[in-house]
Amino acid sequence: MAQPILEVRHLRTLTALRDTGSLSRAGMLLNLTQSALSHQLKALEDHFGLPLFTRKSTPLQFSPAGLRLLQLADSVLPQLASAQRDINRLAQGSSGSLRIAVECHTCFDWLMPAMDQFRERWPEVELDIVSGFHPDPVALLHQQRADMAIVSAVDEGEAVAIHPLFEFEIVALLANNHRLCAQERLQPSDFVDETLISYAVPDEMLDLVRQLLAPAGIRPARRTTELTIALLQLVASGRGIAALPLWAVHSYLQRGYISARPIADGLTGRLYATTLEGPTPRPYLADFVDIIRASCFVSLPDIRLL
Amino acid sequence: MAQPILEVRHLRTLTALRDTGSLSRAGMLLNLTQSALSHQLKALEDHFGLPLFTRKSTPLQFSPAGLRLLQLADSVLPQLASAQRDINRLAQGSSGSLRIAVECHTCFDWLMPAMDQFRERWPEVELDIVSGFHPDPVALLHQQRADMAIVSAVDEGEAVAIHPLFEFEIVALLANNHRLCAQERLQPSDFVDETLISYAVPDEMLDLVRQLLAPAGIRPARRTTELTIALLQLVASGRGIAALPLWAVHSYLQRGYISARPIADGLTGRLYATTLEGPTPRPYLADFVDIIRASCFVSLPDIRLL
DNA sequence: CTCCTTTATGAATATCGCTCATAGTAATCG
DNA sequence: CGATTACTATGAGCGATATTCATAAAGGAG
Repeated sequence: MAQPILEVRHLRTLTALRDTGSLSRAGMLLNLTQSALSHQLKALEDHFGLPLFTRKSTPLQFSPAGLRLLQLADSVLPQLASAQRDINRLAQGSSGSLRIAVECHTCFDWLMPAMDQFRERWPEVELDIVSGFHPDPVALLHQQRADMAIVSAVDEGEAVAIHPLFEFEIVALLANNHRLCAQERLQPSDFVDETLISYAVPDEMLDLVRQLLAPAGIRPARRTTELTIALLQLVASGRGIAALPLWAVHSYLQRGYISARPIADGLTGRLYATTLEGPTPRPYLADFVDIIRASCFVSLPDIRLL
Repeated sequence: MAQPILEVRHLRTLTALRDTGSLSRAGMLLNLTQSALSHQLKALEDHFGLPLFTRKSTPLQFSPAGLRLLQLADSVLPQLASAQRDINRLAQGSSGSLRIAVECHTCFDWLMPAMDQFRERWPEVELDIVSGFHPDPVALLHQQRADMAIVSAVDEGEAVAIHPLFEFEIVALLANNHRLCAQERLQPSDFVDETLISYAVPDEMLDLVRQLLAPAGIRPARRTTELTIALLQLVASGRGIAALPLWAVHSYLQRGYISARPIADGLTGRLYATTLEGPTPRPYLADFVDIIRASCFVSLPDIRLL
């Protein structure tokens, strides 16, 4: 009643605004432009005749009215989601399974929190990580051994649905006293006489090799390990160079444990979730993609949603 | 999350559907066409892949999924309304007053329940009925002695905002053994030798006189009283004819206390709420109009919303 | 069976939310 | 202090889609 201006979309915008701290970042989270949100909020403020938050200063400050609406959103949005899931359950009577195949080792950092959120929302869905190492996670989809594969590159023509997640910068990691630290950035040729420290995966699954070194015909020595912390220790002790996503090593860099340099004019890694495109598009799969995107965007520094 | 198909509008539709028992009546309540609701619900059902209610049979039956959504609506819509009102209060810091001037005596029947609902929602607004008899309630608006006037006709050119409420049939009321009961319907000429029993208001405020008798130059004897029940007693004891809204005497007719006949080819009364069109359109005024329309539509038989 | 009320459906319309392009505004830095 | 960068505001135009209109179909009541 009393003029039905308020819509679900407004509530979503407000929570995104709180989570991200700015209109433009909130827009990325919602897959909308900054302009859309600006218009949207202006309409609300015009309608109520008072400001919902103050734009100047990051993170922005909510006004009492804004806080009241946030409180509403925090109460309403979960109820809405919960009702939607109940209906979906009624519809396809079912539980189901979400077995996740991962190609990139660092992914566990963000996958765990996302899985926790998912478990809360879809308790009846059997949730698992397909264990062991798999050179081709997408193959697991077709073999019905996984329901979702997280990959960093997708072949055209694979008969799967692709859900882009996010992209990020991959940086070279050096010991603080490494001679290459003198350079502002590293070029492919700098890797010639170095040892490349990485996870135990085939060459072509490393973005650095696939995107830069292989095209340049450079094949540095490789040394592998399974744990991120072990990998960083090798780097710190001068055994070689590693290349990892910036977000994966952000905390180590801040503490000065090792040093980072951009590679070429910026090496960009991307991540995608892939699923079989079945006749019954199980709603919890799409939901999990949303959860990943949202939770990564707020917790991983410097990533850009795709 | 999980496809944001569900909107506030859908929840409103569902509650209206429950309150009215049919798509077409729900449409009237929401100021939408039956077609709109049909499309809207079909979209929902298509999306979820299951029916929300069964159309055959009145009143319609909700499915489990429909009931789940109704439960959601019952939880969410009040929260939404409450938040809106909180914001409005923050905006105009204020309480305010709603003094209602009434021209038509029968209006008290539905005004009281509507006022009760209003009091619950806007506890800080001072709510009153302007007491005493007022030949021109609209004048009270301009004199700042009332905030809303309920009238059955509005002069063009009055500088007030007009909020149409509903329309209804006015019927002639006769003693069960009255000679005119023999007729299927009453014509203006039938009133010539009769006594017209009514509330103590000027001729021109009675729809019967204004719309039919005065144009025909007929001025029957008048007898007045203040209470509806007293008026009906006079009719039942053969002292004359009355003309009242069908909804006002519905229960008496069902019990056979008196008889009713249509007048001419249907005498239609209409009711409007009028307010001053101020620079600050106080939101609780519009809300009260909504409350009136909704509560009357579900509680008064045979009325049509305007 | 017929009348009357209700619902369904497809096409046309109108609304309105979003994007695009661009300007304005702070804060940061050499 | 001008330059740069990041964020927000704004108006025009587009596109999606909710709604209406016109009409058919389907029950229920008498």
